[in-house]
Order: sequence, then C-alpha cells, then structure tokens
Amino acid sequence: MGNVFNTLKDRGFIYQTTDDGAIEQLLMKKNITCYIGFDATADSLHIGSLVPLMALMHMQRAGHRPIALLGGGTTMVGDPSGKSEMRQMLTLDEIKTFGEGIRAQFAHYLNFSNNRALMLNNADWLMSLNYIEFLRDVGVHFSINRMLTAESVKQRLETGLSFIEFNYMLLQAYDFYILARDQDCMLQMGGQDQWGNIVAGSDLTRRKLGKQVYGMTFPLITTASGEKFGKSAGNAVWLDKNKTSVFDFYQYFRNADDRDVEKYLGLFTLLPIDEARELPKKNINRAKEILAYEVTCLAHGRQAATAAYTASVRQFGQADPGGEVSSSSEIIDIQLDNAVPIPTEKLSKHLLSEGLWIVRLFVEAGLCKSNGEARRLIKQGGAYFNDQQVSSEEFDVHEKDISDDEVTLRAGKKRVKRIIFI
RNA sequence: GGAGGGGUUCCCGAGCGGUCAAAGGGAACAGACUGUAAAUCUGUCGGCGAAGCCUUCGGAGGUUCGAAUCCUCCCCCCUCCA
Repeated sequence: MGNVFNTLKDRGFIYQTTDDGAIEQLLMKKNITCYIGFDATADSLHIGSLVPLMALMHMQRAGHRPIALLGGGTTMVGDPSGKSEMRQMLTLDEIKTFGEGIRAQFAHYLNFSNNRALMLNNADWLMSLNYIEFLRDVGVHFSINRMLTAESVKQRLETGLSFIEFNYMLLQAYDFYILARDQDCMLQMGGQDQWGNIVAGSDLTRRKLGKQVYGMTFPLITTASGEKFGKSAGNAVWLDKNKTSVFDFYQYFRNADDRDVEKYLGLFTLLPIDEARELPKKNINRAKEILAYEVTCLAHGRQAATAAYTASVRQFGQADPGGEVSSSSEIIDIQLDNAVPIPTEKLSKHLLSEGLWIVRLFVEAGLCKSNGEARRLIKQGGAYFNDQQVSSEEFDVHEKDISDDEVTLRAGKKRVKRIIFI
C-alpha cells in the first residue's frame, strides 16, 4: 500500500503543505505522530469533520499515529479563522460534555487501543498558563506585522476582530509546540483556513525546540452548486444518529450532486481510488448508492447502513437492478427482499379519539414546523396519507381510518415518516 | 475620550410617520420536467382550525389617532481622529 502521501494526494485531501517533498520523505521513512485539532463546539461532530477524520484514518492505516486533539482550551477563546463573526463562548463544563460525545464518534474511525491513536485535550496545558509568562515565552516569537498579513486575520480586519480572537493563533501554535515536544508530533493537518495557525505552530516549534515540523491543509469542500458542504435544509448533517437519523444521513449522500460523486468517493470512502474514479462513469446513481452506503457504514456501522440502503430502495427504487456494476463495496451482497422500515414516530392513540386534524398530524409527525406550513403543503399537493394525496386540509383522522395502528405520511417526494399510534 | 456611520424577518439588503408582515436577491419548501441529480419554469415562504386577530424591524421608555420610520436614554458594531 506504501505511500500515504500519494494516497492523500490522489484522493483529494491535500490543498497545500509546508513542504511536499520533505513530508513525503518523512512519511515513507518512518512512522510518525500527526495531529488535527477539533474544537468542541457541539456535542457531536458533523460531516464537515469527515475530511480530517478520514485523513487521520488513512494515516493510521499506513502505520502512523494520529492524535485527535480536542480544543477544550482553545474553544474558550474561539478561532476567528474562516468566520465572519465571533463565535459564542462556551463554558468549560459544556466543552467537557461535548468532548465525551465526540470521543465516542472518533472511535468509529480510529483505533485507540494500545495508544495507536491518542485523544488529548489542550485544556490540559492551556488552562493553567500564566499570562506574563506566556507573553515572555511565546509572545516574543510572534510578529504582529506578520500576523496581520495572514489571510484569516485580514478578512476579519474588515468586519472586526477582538483581541481575544486575535490571540487564537498563538494558542494553536503553542499546541503544536507542546505536541512536538511531548509526543514527538511532526505534522499538523487541518482545513485550509487553518494554514496561518499551522504555519505559526511550525515556526514556533522551530524557534523553541530547533525542530523542523510540518503542516498540511485540506481543501474546503463545497458542493458543485457552490453551497457549503454538509448542510441539508440549512441544518448540519450530524454524525450522531439522534441528531440526524441514519436514513437522512444516507440520503444526504445519496442525493449528492452528480459532479461531486467522484470527489466524495475519494474523500469519504475507503474504496480503491481507481474504483472511485470509474464508478460514476459507469452508473451515476449506483455510484451514489455506493457512496451513501460506504459513508454510512463508517459512521453508523454496517447494519444501520444496510437498513438505510434497503429502506431507500424500497422508497425510491434501485439504481442497478440488474447488478451490472461491479464494486468492491459490500453493498453488492445485500439482499433487498427484507425491507427495513423508514423513520418512525410514535404518537399517542388519545390524539385519535376525537379525530386528529390532518394539519396537526403533519406537525406532530415532525414533517412540518407549523400549522401554516402543513396547510401550505396540503394546498400545494405535497402531502400524502398512506400514499394517498391529501386533497383538503379539512380532514380529521379517526381510528377507523388507520389499520394496525400505523400510518405512512409523506411530505413532498422525499420526506417520509411512519407513524405508530400507541 | 471626540466626530461620523450602522444594528430590519434564516442570510444579504431596501424601507425612513399611515397604502408595511415590510421591496429585491439568496437559501428553503411544494408542483411540473427528470435519474431520489443538475438546470429550467410555476407557486409558497412570521403565528393562529384562516375570520379577523396576535407577535416581529438592537433594548427600554416617550410623541402621535397611527411608529421599522420622529424624540430620549441604554446596549452592540464599524470608520476616522486622539
């Protein structure tokens, strides 16, 4: 399997590095430790973190040791990079709780046994810093003139940048230095907006330890239509199945833009790169199924991915019924006859006793946010009750209208829910 | 600290006493077309069982028959000066 650097490059992970040749050499010569920071701003990661997660995974598979660094300390300050406004500050407690949730998700991608990967929290060394000491120790090495030329800072100079955020770069640089010193970490990776922070860290490490360490950034992933990757209806697509159902998670990738499929297969799956390039050309919709299945497999496990796949096929049909497309994905072994249910909501039977207004039912089911929205849906002909179009909003559902205490609701073509009355 | 500019519905951004639930664009949602894609076209896009009513234009008061629009105080942001 050999050269991870080429693997990452071929699969579209590399945006820029501090030194291509040196990093490639380094990675081939020995097993190194590398790190990526994740700010603990929510109790779950979302698919925006998939690129760094996959990058660490590739590193580990190639024998290197990845460190996932939780930003318990840096989140106290807030990274201004790539943001137009200051981020809300979180308490230490919140960050701690968030960290727990995130750690569990990492375990799906990385093997933490025998210290083959580490999870650290920069709160451990940042929180106890003494201001004056830090200034004399670290601050001296930073040139304001130079910091002001950083792209991430320049952008914020237009909209405003507070001193606390301006300091962020020093803290992240300090992280790199600490990891280089204590864990022999040689490489920091991150999103392209992290470039300034990463370079600052490698400079600081060189100055303080006389040690050469390296940096690499990933490209910012956007969809072909120019939107930010990972937003579905304005909401983030989370890795936590309680925040984004497995079905919705699968569907997000199943509905990828044609033009993005090849890129996504390279970045978000472990399928051989040649296959990732070929699949979309052979059968674009089968490629999307495979993409969605593979990504879901990594995030939620094979069983859940299979369920999402079969439920989707039942709902929308399959892309390659003849089985003409060959693939190394396990998806081709899945038998489609044991159909698995779609997202289910339980409602109380009491609601039915006096008749449940159809408008309200759609709201209760979580398919519409308000009565007004449900009315609109019905008016526009997008509401379905047991696959029957709802023609009027003046309709009450009684027990006699449903069989087996169960009903299927559909909003538009894609949003479906099964409701069970208990 | 001084002078000026600004905070509008999910976002950008018009409005500057009634005709404003607030132009326009984007996003989103539904329909047509399709391949669960893209592009295009059409419609919708604060809440309320829909009648009218209620809540919304940084916050709190005030003027007025009537305020997003005028006045006062406060909070926040930007620019220039110190």
